[in-house]
Amino acid sequence: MGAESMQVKVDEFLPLRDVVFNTLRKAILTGELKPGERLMELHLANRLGVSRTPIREAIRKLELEGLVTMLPRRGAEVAQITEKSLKDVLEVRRALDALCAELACGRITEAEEAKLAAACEKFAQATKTKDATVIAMADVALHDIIVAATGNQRLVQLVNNLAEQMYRYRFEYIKDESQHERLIEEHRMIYESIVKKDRAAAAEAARIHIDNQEKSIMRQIQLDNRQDSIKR
Amino acid sequence: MGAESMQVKVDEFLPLRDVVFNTLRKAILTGELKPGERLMELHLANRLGVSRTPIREAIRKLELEGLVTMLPRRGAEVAQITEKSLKDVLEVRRALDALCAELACGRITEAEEAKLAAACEKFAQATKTKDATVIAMADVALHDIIVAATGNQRLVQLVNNLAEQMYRYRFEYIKDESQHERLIEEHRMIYESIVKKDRAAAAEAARIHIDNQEKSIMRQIQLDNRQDSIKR
DNA sequence: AAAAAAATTCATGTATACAAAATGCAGGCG
DNA sequence: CGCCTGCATTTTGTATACATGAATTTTTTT
Repeated sequence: MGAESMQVKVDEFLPLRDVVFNTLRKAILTGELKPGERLMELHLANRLGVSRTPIREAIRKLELEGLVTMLPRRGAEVAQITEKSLKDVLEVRRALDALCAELACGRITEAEEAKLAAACEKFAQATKTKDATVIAMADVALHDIIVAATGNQRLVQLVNNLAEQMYRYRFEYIKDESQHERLIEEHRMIYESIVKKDRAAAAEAARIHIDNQEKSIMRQIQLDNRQDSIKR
Repeated sequence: MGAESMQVKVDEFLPLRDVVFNTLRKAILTGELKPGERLMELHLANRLGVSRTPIREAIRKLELEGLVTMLPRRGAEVAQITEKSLKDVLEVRRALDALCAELACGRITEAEEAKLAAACEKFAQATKTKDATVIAMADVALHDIIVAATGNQRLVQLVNNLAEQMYRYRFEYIKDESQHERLIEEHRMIYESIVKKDRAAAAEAARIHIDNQEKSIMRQIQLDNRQDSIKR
């Protein structure tokens, strides 16, 4: 597990359980805590400088979120991420992102449309920096505007959760510069469909966007697997 | 809160936290614990005959599921269910049920098709009993077959969760005998579309099914609201 | 009598203590 | 040599204790 990077910040007025939850969640999603790794309460408690209680409560939430699996009387371990489980997530996300685009057509405000246009432009600019972090943030910002425009809280929560499941791979494919032009074009397609209030086109554009993301991620996983076999 | 109905059964080998979680969850979904009601740890602990620890862990899961809301330093209370939040849930469910129907077209096995046909028939039989519990169970069984046929674990989990959010209202509209014929017909439409592998038709049939469910539930809520104003 | 201040009560947040189950290792036995 | 048994250790599951913040009630003062 990554060294001191995992530290609780007491800065916040959040209960410790929430701090721990966020810390562990991020560690899992970024791959700092690897699938199959055991989460031992006392160990984590010492590491984060808190007692077992907030650790346990954080694990309960991670459990419900599916990021850890509980083994009876053995505690928690980081959930395995298989190709199948990623495909499952993407399949659901495709449907929900399409729904977001459709709903946005009917509900987006003019102010939000302007923000969306700006976000598209900002994303295009970001690709020029070649900085994966900057690009990823611009991408998230853009999608957040569309999702928020649906005005559906539950949908916002679900889409964000599903999107986060792929943070680990997302980075890899955003670094691939050959994809940047395509991404810009796909964003433009979604934006224009929404402005035109063309629900079918918006939904289809969103689906294509996810399709391509899926292809990138699956390519990435194939590479990872090959790496693994070499190591063994 | 409903009297002794809420009792932990130690029969199981589940950790107490899971027993408590299931107990509270059911109590909330059936309306035994009403929106806005406070969940006080010591109180629940005494009531269920356990210590605060498993209660707290159960509440953490309910929190993530959105069934309770946390107030800082005041603890948990049962989440309010507004007309808006129900509409949000139904909007997502419509998309996911449609996705289930589509996916089922391509993935359902012959054995599952047979089970689905039987479930349709069983539902029609169940309506004749006029027993809401029997009908509800037959309905759940039928939908479970379709959802399971997608082979997508994540989708199964999400759809079940969304469906459960409406347990409270579901019962009311299943009791309405005038709707039974329509429900049987809608189930038949979905079944036949799946057998014919007509993805578009299956998706549309699933959407219509939810649309009608939404209408029933919204009617129910209007009635509830009117009841409330009379009471006041 | 009303308002402000102080004290008390109560519930949560966190830590620790205790019990029971599972794991791992050592030593004995077939 | 391998396997089984039993003890020690580790780790989870549960309970309880302590501390802090919030709310309420009581008291005091105007």
